[in-house]
Amino acid sequence: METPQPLFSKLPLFKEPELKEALLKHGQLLAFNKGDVIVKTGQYVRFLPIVLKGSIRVFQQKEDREVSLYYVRSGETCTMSLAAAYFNNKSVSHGVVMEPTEVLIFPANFLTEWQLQFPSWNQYIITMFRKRYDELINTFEGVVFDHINVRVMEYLKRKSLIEESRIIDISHQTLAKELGTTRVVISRILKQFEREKKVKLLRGQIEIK
Amino acid sequence: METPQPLFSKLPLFKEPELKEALLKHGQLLAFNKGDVIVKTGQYVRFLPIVLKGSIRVFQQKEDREVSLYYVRSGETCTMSLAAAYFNNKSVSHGVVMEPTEVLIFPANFLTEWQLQFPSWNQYIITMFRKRYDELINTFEGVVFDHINVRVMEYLKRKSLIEESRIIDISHQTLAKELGTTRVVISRILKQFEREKKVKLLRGQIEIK
DNA sequence: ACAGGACGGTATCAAAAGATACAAAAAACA
DNA sequence: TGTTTTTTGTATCTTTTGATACCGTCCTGT
Repeated sequence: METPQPLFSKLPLFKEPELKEALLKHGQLLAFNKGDVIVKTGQYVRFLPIVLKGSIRVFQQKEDREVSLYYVRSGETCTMSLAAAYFNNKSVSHGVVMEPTEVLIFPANFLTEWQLQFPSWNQYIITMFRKRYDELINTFEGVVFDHINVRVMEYLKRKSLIEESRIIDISHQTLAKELGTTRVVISRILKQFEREKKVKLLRGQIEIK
Repeated sequence: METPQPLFSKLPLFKEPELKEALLKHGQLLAFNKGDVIVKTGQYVRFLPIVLKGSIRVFQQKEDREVSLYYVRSGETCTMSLAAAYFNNKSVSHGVVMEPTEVLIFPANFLTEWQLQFPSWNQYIITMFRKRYDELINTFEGVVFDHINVRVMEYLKRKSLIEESRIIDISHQTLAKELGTTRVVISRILKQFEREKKVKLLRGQIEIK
């Protein structure tokens, strides 16, 4: 591994030199492209990924439907993989790369070892879990209590905030797969929003008004 | 605190004597009765509970609808409270006692301190998180992809397995609140199941055939 | 320029879920 | 015992969501 310093600039949580050493020694830097599959539902998780650049979409699938759980971004790891690896369980989700992405992977069996050795590793794992946990509960609430139109609007508004733009680049199909429904439903709802002057629809884009 | 030994027999994960000492010193043993509210949505979480006996139902509420997230049982703690306390956020769920329950509570500000001091405390927190996380993802999948009748049957079968009985003691109303729907919907589905000879309905009980 | 694919609009139909209302039976309680 | 509450059954109606199908437009690669 050639570039240790830039690597850890993305991982400020890791304090102990020994932990950095262990990561460099047992880890491997991999580059993925859009569409590459990191983990499939039903697979055992032998390696844990830490994303350095880019993002991984973690989602669930049933027949031809999908729903996003979360995105793993720079500095983050995939809690679903974590949970699966701890239990030595199979993955319950898919992980697919969304853009050119660099990942540091390391063997899952170091998990418990590092957990006992390095406080900052612990801190990192717990931070990841509580972040995802919070997100998940939030989404869960929406799915249980809200109608899809509400969830669509909330999705758009959140996305708009994050990207600091009133225009969101997303197709109806992709939006459907984010929220766990079908394209026709999304198109119908968006058209209704447009009639109500809440959005303006363009090809591949949605403008919030 | 008078009975330290029986207390820690419920918490085999806690290894360090100093951790046990700290728990005894800063913790407080409380007894609750059915219906007592441990935490409300919107409240800040200042104390974390570890259940010693009994159980706490953690659920979300919107208007007159509810959905269960999980039950905190002997030896366990409430991850939702944990996540809230870490972030210094308000609780996003309710926690209500379901039966006579004994709880060890301690100030939330010891969380990070103990996390740095005691490996077994870390182990405990992470174990709790990944357990709940797994459960939550599972339930989430059901809510997104499955129709309620499927979820009802799965609930009944799981409950039947856990309680090692073909007869499940639950009212339609309670079942509705477990799954996040309404009583009428549950009654309708159960009646259909009965017509299909899948269950037998009794007052307050459902027998799986 | 052309073919094929992605994208979006829309109509029709069916199923699922929810809202509301009323009634009967059983249980709890006083 | 009489009253109240809980539990369940059921009918009706509406809304939401999903499934399917068809078409036109735009984009992309060759």
